[in-house]
Amino acid sequence: MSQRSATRVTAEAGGREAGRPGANAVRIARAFDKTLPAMRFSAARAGRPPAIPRPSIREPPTMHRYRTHTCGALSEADIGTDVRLAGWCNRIRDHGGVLFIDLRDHYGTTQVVIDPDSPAFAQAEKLRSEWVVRVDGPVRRRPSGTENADMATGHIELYAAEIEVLGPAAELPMPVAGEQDYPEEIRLKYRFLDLRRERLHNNIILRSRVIDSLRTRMKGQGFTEFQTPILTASSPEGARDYLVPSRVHPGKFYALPQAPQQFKQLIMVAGFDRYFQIAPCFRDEDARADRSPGEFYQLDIEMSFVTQDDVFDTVEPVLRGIFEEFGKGRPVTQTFTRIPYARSMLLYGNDKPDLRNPLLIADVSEHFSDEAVTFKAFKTVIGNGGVVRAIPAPGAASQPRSFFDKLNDWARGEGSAGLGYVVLDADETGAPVGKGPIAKFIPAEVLARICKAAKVGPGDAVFFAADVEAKAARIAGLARTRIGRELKLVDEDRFELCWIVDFPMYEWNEDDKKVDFSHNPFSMPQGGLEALETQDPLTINAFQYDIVCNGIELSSGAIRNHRPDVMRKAFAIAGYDEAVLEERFGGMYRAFQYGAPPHGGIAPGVDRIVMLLAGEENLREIVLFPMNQRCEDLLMGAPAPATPKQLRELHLRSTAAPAAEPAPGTAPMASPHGA
RNA sequence: GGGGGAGUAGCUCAGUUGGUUAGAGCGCCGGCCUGUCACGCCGGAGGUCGCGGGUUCGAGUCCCGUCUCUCUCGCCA
Repeated sequence: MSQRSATRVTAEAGGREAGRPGANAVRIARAFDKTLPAMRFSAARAGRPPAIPRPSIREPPTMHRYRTHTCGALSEADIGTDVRLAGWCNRIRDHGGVLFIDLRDHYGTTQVVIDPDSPAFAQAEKLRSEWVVRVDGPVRRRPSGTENADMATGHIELYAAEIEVLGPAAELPMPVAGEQDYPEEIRLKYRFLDLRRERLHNNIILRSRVIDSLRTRMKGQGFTEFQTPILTASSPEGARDYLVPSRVHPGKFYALPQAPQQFKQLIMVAGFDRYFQIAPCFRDEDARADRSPGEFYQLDIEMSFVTQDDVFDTVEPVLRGIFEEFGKGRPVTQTFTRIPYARSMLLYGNDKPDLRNPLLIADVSEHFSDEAVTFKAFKTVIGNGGVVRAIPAPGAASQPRSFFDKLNDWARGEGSAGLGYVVLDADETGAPVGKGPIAKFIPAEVLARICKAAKVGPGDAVFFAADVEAKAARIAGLARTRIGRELKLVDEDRFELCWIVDFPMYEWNEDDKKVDFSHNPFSMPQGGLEALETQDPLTINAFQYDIVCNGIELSSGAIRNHRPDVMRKAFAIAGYDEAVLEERFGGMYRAFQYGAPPHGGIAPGVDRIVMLLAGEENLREIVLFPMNQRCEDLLMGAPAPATPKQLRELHLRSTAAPAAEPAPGTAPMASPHGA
């Protein structure tokens, strides 16, 4: 399609929009919206002083069809005026003679009161939870002693003179008012009800404000937001792709982008200098609590003519600012620590350390190799090339035996041989004395050195994980997390951010017996071409970095390899020749031959940032319309079978067995499209 | 694909060594109630105990299979 005809189609679409019935009402509503302050839902209960909107029109000459104020807007200043509210019946309290309705909308809640003198009384008695109504009447001061200090509008109430039902509601599968938990299946199927509930509603608003703030902060640093294609080419590396069959090209497929990685690098080659995007990413991988199935969003960033430090200096204030702005006063790391990957694996047992946990793992292999130590189990491990890692447990000497047994059982469940441990007491000189199953194998002099390495002393305990390095580090890391939590050493109410730097460029692939890229093949190796030509590949680090907050990996990034010659060498080391480079990354590889600037970037996960800020443990709590763990949209009924006609047009035939009848209660609701 | 947990009323849950008619709270329906704000009081309807099979005189309960939800490992450049 030509540029010109595309423009014309868009213009026509706009024309239809404007001429459509109801467009006038939309315009009126929009005009009215301008009188509504952008106010958070139930700001008072969210811990902030409520901003009471002051409508500019006190007594409109003609009343708006639906409302003159929002349900969070009225205050004592409005007493005596006639107003019109519209909203949902949140709670109804029927006292026979007098009846109260908490009328709720996005902005707040206002108590409506009706008594038998009102012409609306009969109508009011018919109302039920979640009916949408319009209520007219005078604003009254609540009788003395009946004010509600917990409500922003608690000093006034609306006396209902007239009630119009705008949208009746059937009996609810789950109530909106109240805090009770409901099963995921119901919550997802009736997401529109769940989203009315205060907590989720607030989370979604938080998400929107976080994204707004991210945009403002990025633009403030001179970045420009660009859109990149959704229908694109499959990327050979990384996760499984979502494929979209082409109608025009039989047997060919588009892929949804796992990230706009190659596009953002092409944008740098195109000379735009500073790119960002709140970018949708699609990966066909199984879900986790902190990993949405199918799709998620990244704050995708790329910059030209930068070093690693420049990227850090750019991203740090954005993330620190976001956590400070929305963190409800919780302290935020001011200068992000930079921890080399190898050091992180040693001290924290993983590459995403939770720095709120003060415990540090220590390598004590040399002390257990000491001739004076007679503990054969660890000596055998070390003899076979393994290591022993010590995890301190400060103050744990007073813990009951079950504390140690439980940790040991848990470690066995994690696939380790178990955790050795020593409980530390003091002799008369104050020197540490070991107790516990393996203490008798460790002479006092060696124990003193171990205590020094693990930074423990009398009154503490120390656990040991012995295995090949990777496994010992992993178990030690998990034990560190567990011990920190059980001994209540972790200060939950803070945001601890750090950079993990110096990731290895390559790793040994044991299955294929070859050297592989360990992260991103586009990353620049530290030392450049010279390092690739002279060093053992497994000792080369990349300009590859992660940012971690409270033990959650927020983002990966890198300074890119923009030199075709370096790229050819880097790929050759991993066993790929130039043809592979051409075939898999052709667009980008070609671009780099025509003057590519040095560039680098990063892509913090928006969903995870919002999750941390909202204090939620699950991404479904901060996404408007999430899918369940099996990647189904229970509200819209996706995925769904295609019609034979659709499949024919796409040149597809399914090999799947015909779908069984859906189980009772799981069938999607009738499609609204016919309405 | 593997492992753990769960599945009893619309919802949250209880249900004893296998034993009479499977209960409670919330919600729903009806009645009473003029100042509540989780209003209160009285009454009522509502159940294939996820599904299938087995053991037993008798199964919500024990066994086997299966489905679903959830957490997790694999996977996630």
